[in-house]
Amino acid sequence: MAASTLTEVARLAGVSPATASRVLNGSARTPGPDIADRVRQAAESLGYIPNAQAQGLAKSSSGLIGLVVHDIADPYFSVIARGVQSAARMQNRMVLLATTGGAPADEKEAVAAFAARRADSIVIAGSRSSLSEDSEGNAQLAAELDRYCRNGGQVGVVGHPIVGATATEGYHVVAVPNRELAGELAGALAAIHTGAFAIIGGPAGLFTSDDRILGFQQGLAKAGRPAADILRRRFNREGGYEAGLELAERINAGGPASETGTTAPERLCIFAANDVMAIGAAAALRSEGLRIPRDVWIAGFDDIETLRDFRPALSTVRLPLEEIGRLATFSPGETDDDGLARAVSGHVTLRRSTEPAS
Amino acid sequence: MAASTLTEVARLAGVSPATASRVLNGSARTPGPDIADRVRQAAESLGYIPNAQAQGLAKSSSGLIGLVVHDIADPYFSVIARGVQSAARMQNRMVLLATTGGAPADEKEAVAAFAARRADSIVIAGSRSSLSEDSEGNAQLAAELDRYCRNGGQVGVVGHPIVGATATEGYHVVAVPNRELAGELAGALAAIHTGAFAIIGGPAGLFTSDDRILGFQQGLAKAGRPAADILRRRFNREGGYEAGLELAERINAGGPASETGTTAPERLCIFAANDVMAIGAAAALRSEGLRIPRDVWIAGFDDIETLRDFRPALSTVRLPLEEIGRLATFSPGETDDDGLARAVSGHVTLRRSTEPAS
DNA sequence: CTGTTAGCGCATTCAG
DNA sequence: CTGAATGCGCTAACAG
Repeated sequence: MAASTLTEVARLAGVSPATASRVLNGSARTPGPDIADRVRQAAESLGYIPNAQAQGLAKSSSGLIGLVVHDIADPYFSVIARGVQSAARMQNRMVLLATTGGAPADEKEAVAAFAARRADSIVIAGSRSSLSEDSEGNAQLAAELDRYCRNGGQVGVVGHPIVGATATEGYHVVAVPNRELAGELAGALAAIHTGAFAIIGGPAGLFTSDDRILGFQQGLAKAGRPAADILRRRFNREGGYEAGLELAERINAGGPASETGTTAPERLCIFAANDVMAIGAAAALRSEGLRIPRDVWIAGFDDIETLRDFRPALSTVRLPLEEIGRLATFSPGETDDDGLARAVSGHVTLRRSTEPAS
Repeated sequence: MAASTLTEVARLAGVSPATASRVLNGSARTPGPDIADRVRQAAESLGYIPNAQAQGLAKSSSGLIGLVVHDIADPYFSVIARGVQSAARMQNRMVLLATTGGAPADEKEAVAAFAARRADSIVIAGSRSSLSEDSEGNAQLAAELDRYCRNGGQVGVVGHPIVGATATEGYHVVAVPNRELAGELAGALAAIHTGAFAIIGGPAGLFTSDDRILGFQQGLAKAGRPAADILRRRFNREGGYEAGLELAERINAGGPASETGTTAPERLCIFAANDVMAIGAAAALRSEGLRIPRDVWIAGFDDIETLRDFRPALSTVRLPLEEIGRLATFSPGETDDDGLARAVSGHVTLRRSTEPAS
């Protein structure tokens, strides 16, 4: 008892399949008003649902948008996904989801799967890495994307270009000024903090993390401050927690370094390369008896909305994540140059976690 | 320059399309090892990617799983989505995402779209409502699902059956014992709290919310306590915030009700029907100068992982959300009776936000 | 074991 | 304005 087909509808309405097709789907203009009604009624009574696969085959276009994320349950990605979803809805298309955990090899798989399904555009939200162990995967990913674009696909990458991607047509990057914003944040903090800084980030080679770390260091340098120590852990809550434990130990041992000699230990200001790590670090610091902002400061990046009620409120950089998702969603016909390349900006947001008072 | 086809591969390898199909896709056994290699090389050199639409058309099955949620950025849904995604991966299929905001009419649309794409199973994660304004939408949704199941589709519904769904074959419900667990939570709280209770929940008619509220009241009754006041707002952070403001006002005005006469106001214990509302309420309470747990207690439901580092740690009921997502993902062949109907359980988790000490 | 034939359901040329 | 034919790319019965 399979779903009914266009042909059945046509037969019931006493017309040809072609005519039925014309009235039921967006052809130039619906044929004879009398006939049209008969067809529509037939469709209704049979509970006809067009077979999108067949339509896609015939038109070679699927109405699908592929979305690649590391982890859909990570609030960073889930908010971007909401943006993509909303863009998809406006274009009435549907989104296909793939999660990869960040491995380029898996991302290549995902892109291939999207290509197989003839998705007419792909959004890649996960940040790329330049680790040597990933270079082969990156190359394959780039090749796959290249081919996809050459076959007419649209690709929107969030944040950082794919390493080695050469496609021009249909390949777009939504630039996120991670470095600049991290620099601004560093400047803002340096203006109200006299002590040392430390940085918590993801593994070396993760672009998003590296950009933010670099930007922060540059901001520090511009403010005449020495470079901060960097702790690299996994780019998630657990990584933040581990780094937090380590820093707590250092602090409790009496200051960030012994270089300060016998001076009273200064309060440390920690910059975590994303909010989720910051929250993890904060949990670790507290578990070691340190209080924020009294004993230690901490700032994050992203301004994840789910975390806004966190206490003390987290200083961070607000990023328009949902907008980013929307902007990365290109529709088939688009030619990038609707103005300049699509870029977004963010906003340094200082809150309680880095507050001078007490 | 469209992607190359099976026919082209076959021609390049000097074989028939059928043979090429056999070696490249999972037929019984790959033909002659010599031939097989030639085909594989041809495919490789052409960068052949099978057209899933065509495959689907021919096999009438798509390898697609449809997932319906209210909002993919809500942590409750995004964790369920992760579970669905992981199940999909194991069965190597892909997930199609639809967000509906909870409107039954939109959910019906989503199901129809999935049916059009010939998704071989659908997971509906959003909670259903019995509001009269939704009854027509519910009926349509039920009808749509019915038809989908009759055509061989598998449906997994999280939490509460679809109102009016009659399909038996292929229609499954992953039961979540909301009422029982809320009752347990009430009991656990009643054992350590002597004051009044209040409940914050979603709009009347939202099953998940209603079940939890009812369960909590029953638990209270069983413990010999009077029924709690109920505040109904939107089932999200904002709704929680509004309710929190209202309760703060009552508390600051001197006790939950004037019935207590001139007795010193007792500390109120608030139960929010989900964690996200609880967090919103907590923010509101604090903004009105109340401290948790000193001045007021609060408990939630779900144990959202992103919120675990919230302070004070939130008492709640842990639900295995990712597992729920996995369990709701039925593959085409399945017959529900792999043991009993799939059910999950949760775990009352008391934390700092309802701690007696001080 | 391989090649040939015939659809899967639909959109879209072409005639009428 | 409508109907008849053709093909989208692939798989699955058949034949050879």
